[in-house]
Amino acid sequence: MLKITKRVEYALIAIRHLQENQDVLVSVSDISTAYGIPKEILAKTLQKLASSNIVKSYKGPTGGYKATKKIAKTTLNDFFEILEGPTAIMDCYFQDGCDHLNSCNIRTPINKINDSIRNLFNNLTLADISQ
Amino acid sequence: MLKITKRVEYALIAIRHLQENQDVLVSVSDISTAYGIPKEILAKTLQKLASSNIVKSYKGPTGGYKATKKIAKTTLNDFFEILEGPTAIMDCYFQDGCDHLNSCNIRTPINKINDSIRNLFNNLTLADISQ
DNA sequence: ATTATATACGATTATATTTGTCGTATATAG
DNA sequence: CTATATACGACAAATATAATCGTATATAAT
Ligand code: FES
Ligand code: FES
Repeated sequence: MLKITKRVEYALIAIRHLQENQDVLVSVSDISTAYGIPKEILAKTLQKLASSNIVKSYKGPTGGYKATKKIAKTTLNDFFEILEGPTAIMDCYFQDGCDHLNSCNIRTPINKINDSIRNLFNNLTLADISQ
Repeated sequence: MLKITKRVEYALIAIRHLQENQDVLVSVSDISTAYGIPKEILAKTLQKLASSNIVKSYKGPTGGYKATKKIAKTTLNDFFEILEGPTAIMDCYFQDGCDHLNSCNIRTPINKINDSIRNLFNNLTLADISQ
């Protein structure tokens, strides 16, 4: 439990690779072959990051991706939520209803744990974890 | 991603129920029917907690479980690890080898994120999240 | 002693989630 | 015009989680 997904893992790899190669445009294939990541998944992952301006995309031959200045300022929470949606250890944290309709006795603990995690991730940037 | 399991959820419910009924022995069936939790799963979950002395078990008819004083002092990290094993957002945090044999460029970030989470969970007790 | 009821524990099945693949459309450099 | 790149949705495979089943053991009550 409490695992990150491959998508997040691949996104981290890609971002770090782009940061280390800021002078050139890097294609999905480049990263895919360099790290042994399935091309299509990596493509879709980078598309999500591009739509949030974490990276910039360029179409056509000689096209590819570039790192943006926004990366360093992005919090872990934003990064995770762009890729995987709301950060929540249980769905009830964001949903209206509770999973134990009649007699839920864990709302408080669940919320406290979740608040702690979100607070942690909101105060850590991608720059922080790269050093 | 970053979800807790039902086992942990059930364990939290059970622990809080036991704490609110410290004067009596509570059986698995009692908790199971009160919160709509599958009996066998709850049973095995409580067995794990019992073997770590988080709760105390009593066999035979009129038997059941009781909360122990250890609960309040138990950290979230210990609680999670009793039920689900090592807290790690990626398996490579504890394993010897790395998932990207040749060219891993995310060891540092993965470790930093994981250290942060473990630090958070090591400094939060079950008592902290219950208030 | 016998019975009923509780915990203890391993093996198996069902379900849900995650991961990966496939097919098609669009943009653009050469 | 063509080759190569991103963009995007639908589907299939693989994996992890959740739940069930079967059996053993302890013990209170009769
Ligand atoms: S189960 Fe989340 S609030 Fe009740
Ligand atoms: S993938 Fe975890 S250290 Fe390389």
